[in-house]
Amino acid sequence: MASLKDISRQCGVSVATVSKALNNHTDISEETRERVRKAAKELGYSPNFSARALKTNKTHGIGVLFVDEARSGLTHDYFAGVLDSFKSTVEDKGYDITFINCSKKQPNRMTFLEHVRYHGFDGVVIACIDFNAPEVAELVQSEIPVVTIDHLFNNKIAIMSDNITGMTELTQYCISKGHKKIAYVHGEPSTVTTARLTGFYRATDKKGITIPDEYVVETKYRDTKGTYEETLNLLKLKDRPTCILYPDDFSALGGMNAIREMGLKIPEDISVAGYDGINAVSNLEPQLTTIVQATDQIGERAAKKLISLIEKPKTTIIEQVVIPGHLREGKTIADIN
Amino acid sequence: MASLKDISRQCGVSVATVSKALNNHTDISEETRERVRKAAKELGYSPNFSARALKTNKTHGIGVLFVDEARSGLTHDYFAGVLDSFKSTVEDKGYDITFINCSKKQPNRMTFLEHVRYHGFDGVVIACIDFNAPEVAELVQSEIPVVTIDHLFNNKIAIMSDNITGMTELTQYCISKGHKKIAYVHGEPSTVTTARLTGFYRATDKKGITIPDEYVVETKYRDTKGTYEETLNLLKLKDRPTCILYPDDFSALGGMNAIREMGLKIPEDISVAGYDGINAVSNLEPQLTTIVQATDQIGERAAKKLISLIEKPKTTIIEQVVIPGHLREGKTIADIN
DNA sequence: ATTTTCAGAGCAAACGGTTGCGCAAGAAAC
DNA sequence: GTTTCTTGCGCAACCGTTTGCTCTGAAAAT
Repeated sequence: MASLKDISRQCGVSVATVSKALNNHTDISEETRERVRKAAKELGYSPNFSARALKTNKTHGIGVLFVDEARSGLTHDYFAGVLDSFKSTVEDKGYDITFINCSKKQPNRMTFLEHVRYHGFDGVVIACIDFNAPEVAELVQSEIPVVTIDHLFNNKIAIMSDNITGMTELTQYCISKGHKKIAYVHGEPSTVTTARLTGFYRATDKKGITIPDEYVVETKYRDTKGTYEETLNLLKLKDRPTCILYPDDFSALGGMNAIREMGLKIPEDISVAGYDGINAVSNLEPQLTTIVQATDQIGERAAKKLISLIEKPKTTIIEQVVIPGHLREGKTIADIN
Repeated sequence: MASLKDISRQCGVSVATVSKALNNHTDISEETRERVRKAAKELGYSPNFSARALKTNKTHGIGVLFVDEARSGLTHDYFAGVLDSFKSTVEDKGYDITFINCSKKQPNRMTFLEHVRYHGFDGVVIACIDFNAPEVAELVQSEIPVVTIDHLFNNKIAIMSDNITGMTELTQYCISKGHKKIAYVHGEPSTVTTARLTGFYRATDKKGITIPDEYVVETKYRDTKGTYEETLNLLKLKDRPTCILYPDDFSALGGMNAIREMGLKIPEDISVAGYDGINAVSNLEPQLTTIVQATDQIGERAAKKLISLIEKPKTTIIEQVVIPGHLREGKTIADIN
C-alpha cells in the first residue's frame, strides 16, 4: 500500500522525482535513483495500476470475447488452443487479458462495447461467438482496435484458419483414394461452415464428381448425437456413400459409433474423416484422418496483429491473415482404387 | 470519453450531483436524476473503471492463476471445465476475471503477488500449477483473498475434487467385478496423485488384496507415450494384471493402444479405466469406465467461496470443500467373477 | 412568528501517478 | 568575468470518481 508519496517522504525528494526514478527517466541521477529504489523495496512499494491507467489512458489490457454459452468457449479444444497461444504471446509483451463479461444474468449488465470502454482495454479479440449479434457489431464498428478469429468484418483484421484449402485438401485426398461417393455432414451455417463447403465442392467440381444433395446434410457442431443420427440416415440411403466427412473430430466420433452399430467397419466398409486435429482424438485407433488446424499460429498471429494495431495503428495493415492447416493422414480413409 | 464533468456542464449541476444521480444515491431528486441520465445517454457517457477503482479501492476483479507451461492449463479439459464454470459464476455476480501474467519472458516481470497488488484484484483463484513454487507461496501467504483448487494450503480455502473417494469407488468397482490383479499407472507426485493413491490402497486394503509394487508405476499426466510404455511393461510381467487404471482418460488412450497392439482385447483380455470424464473420450466405443469429476460444481463453489471471502471476510468459513465425482460405468471393465 | 427538520444540491479533498516546464547551480565555453 | 550548456530535480496541473460535510431554502412543528 506504500505509494510514491511514502517513498518521497522517506527519501526527501519530490513525488515527481520518485516516479521518474522508478520509471527510468534519464533526468534523474544514478545516486538518487538507487536511493529511491532502495526505499521502494524497503517500504514494499507496489505501483497502482488504476492510478497509472487513469493518468496515461493506457491499460495494457486486452479484452477477450469468448462466448461461453452452452459451454462452448473454453472447453472447445480448438478455441482453447487458440486462446492459450494468444495468451502466452500477449503476456510476453506485457499485456494482460481479461474476459469481456458476457453474463446475461446481471441486473444492469453492460453491452460488450460498454464493458470494453469501461475497462479501457487497449484492444479486443473476438472469437467463438455469434458474430451476427448486434452487440458484437456495435463493438466491432467502434474505434477500439479489434481482431476477429475465423470471421471477417469489413475493414477489420481477421485471422482465419484456412478452411477452404483445408477442406479442399481433405476432399482431394479422399478422391485420390478412389472415393467418389463422398458425403459431408457439416455444421450450422457460419463463416467457417461456408468456407468448408466451398472447399468441399471446389475439390469435387475439379474432379468432375457430382455430389447428390442428399449427401450433404447439416447438423450442429460438436454434437455427437446429431452426427450419429445423420450418419444413420446416410447409411440407409439406397446409394450409400463410401466416405463421410464430419464437421469436427469430436462429432466424427458420433458418426463412427453409428457406423459400427450398423455392423460396418472403418475404414473397410466406410471411410470417415474429421476436422480440427483434437488431441484426444488423435490418440485413438484407428487414428482419425483429419485436418489439423494450427491453433498455435492462429493465436500468436492474432496477438501480434492486435498489439501492432494498438501500438502502431498507422502502419499496421488491415488484412485478412489466412493460416493453413495440414492434413493428418490417419487410418480411417480406405484406399479403394 | 464523456466524463462526469461533461454531463455536469450540460445539466448545470455539479459533478458530485451527477455521480450521485448515476449511482442512485437517495439524496438526489427524481427530476435531477432523470435529467442527468438523459444527458449521460446523449453524450455517450462511459464510466471510468480506473478512476473508480482508484477512489474506491475496489476493482471487482479476480485474478486467475492458471499456469500454461507446456500448454497444460486452458487446453486441459478438466481445468478448462473448472475455469469455464468459475467464469460464468463470477461474471453473474459482476466480477471480471483477468489472468495473472505468468510469462517468463518479460524483462521486468513481476512476481505473481506483485502483479495481483498492481492490479488490485479483490481475490485470486489458483489452479493447475506447481504449488511448491516460492512465488505461489508468497501469493498464498499474503493478505489477498485466495481460493485454491485441488491443493490445500494452511488456513486457506480449498476446493478439492474428491480424489480419494473417487479412486476408492473406482477400485472397489473393479474389485466387485472380480479383479484382484489391478495395476495403477499414476501421475507425477502431487496432492491429486497422493489422494488417488490413497484411495486406491484404501479399496484394496479393505478387501485384503495385496498389490505388488511392480503394479504401481508412475508416469506423466496426459502423456499417452508414457502410459503406452508403462502399459507395455506391465503386460510383459510374468504375472500380468487383469485390470489397469490410468491417471486420466487422455493417457488411458495411450495404454489402450498398447494393449491392442499386443493383440489383446478390451475388456475381454484386459480391463482398463481412466479418470476425469473427458467429453471426447466419453463418446468412444467401447465407452471408457471412469470417474467423472464435477468440474461445474468445482468452478462454481470456488467462485462462490471466493466472492464470499471478498465481500464477507468475517463470516466466511475457511474450509476445505470436497466435491465428489461419480463413477461412469463404461464397457472397459470386464466382469470376471 | 420563530424554530426545527429535511430534502436536495454543491464544495473540496482525496485516491496515486505522470509529465511538461521551469529553475538552480555547477561546468564549460568565450 | 560573463555567457551558454547541462544536469538534476521540483512545481503543479491533471486524469475521473467518490463522498463526508456544508449550505440553502422551504416545509413542518411549535
